Amino acid sequence: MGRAPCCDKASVKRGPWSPEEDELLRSYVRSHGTGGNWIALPQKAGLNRCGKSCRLRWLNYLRPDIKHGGYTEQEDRIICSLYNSIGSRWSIIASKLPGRTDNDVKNYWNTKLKKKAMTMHQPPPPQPQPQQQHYHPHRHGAGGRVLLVSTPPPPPPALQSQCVPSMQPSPASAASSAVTTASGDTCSFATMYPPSPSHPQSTTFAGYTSVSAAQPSPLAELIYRVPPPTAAADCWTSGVALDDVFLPELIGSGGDFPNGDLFGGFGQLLQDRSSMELSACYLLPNPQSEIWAAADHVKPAGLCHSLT
DNA sequence: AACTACCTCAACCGCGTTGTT
DNA sequence: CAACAACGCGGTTGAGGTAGT
Repeated sequence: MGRAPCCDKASVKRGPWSPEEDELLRSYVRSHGTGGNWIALPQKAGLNRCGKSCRLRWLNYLRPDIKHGGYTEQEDRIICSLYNSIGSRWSIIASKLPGRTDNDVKNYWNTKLKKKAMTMHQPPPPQPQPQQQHYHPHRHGAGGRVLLVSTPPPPPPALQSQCVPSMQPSPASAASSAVTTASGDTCSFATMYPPSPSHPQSTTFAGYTSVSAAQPSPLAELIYRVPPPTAAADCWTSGVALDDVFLPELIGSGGDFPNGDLFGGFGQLLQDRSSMELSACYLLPNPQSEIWAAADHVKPAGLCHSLT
């Protein structure tokens, strides 16, 4: 038994909005505001529409500061950076793009940006990796959770990914990237990336946390296989770091993570996210400002301590 | 010109969260 | 504290537009 509908769908108009309806809604909101009650608004405004529909129309289309289309490369980078880090939190991503709505960003990602990223990433032919085991499932616990413990493969030189070339594998960091919790959970980073040229103060991590499947997700694969830095493929190496667009709000006014709980602020934000497969950390010079975009019930001691 | 396939994006749907009583 | 109402969000759908044949 589902929830009761918010309005009588049989008696309200649905589908595309007419210019007259737009004008009714626009003029009503301009003169009265939304009144904090979208359900009551259509009746007051003389609209035969569901309140949710009015809200959506206003927020996604009629609001005066809305921009449509014409995404800049900078906006692309922000979307990619944030998507890589927090996944499909479109409202959060859109909040970093003035004039953009979550619906617009979501559509843009789904129809254009994702394809752009994927087409620039052609999976390499499978090659034996005798020195490294890239995906090493560990099964533990009663639930049979599978963890992917990864070490970075040598980056395929021919690959390009528009979203991730700023992420450069660092073998030195990968060696110590795995951590194990007291309960046996394992969390490891696939790669650690040096600072981008435009953001020398920031370092980027990307990696995996526990997932419930034996194979990495396509996006994890995309992030995982990263081209080495080359001048030709450097179009995204100036990718916007999260500390520019995101971190201040995440860490809030306090900004300090307690010692030994480096990801407290971000973990709280993401704690309800149960199926995120891909994780990314953006590290600042001050280790206390590290953030960890991950979830899925992994609590490696120290690093991912406060995620769930 | 006609048809088909593909793409875009506005709108809908349902669920989780938050606020109110 | 429970029940309810409304909001907000993310996933999905489908109509309309465009490109290709």
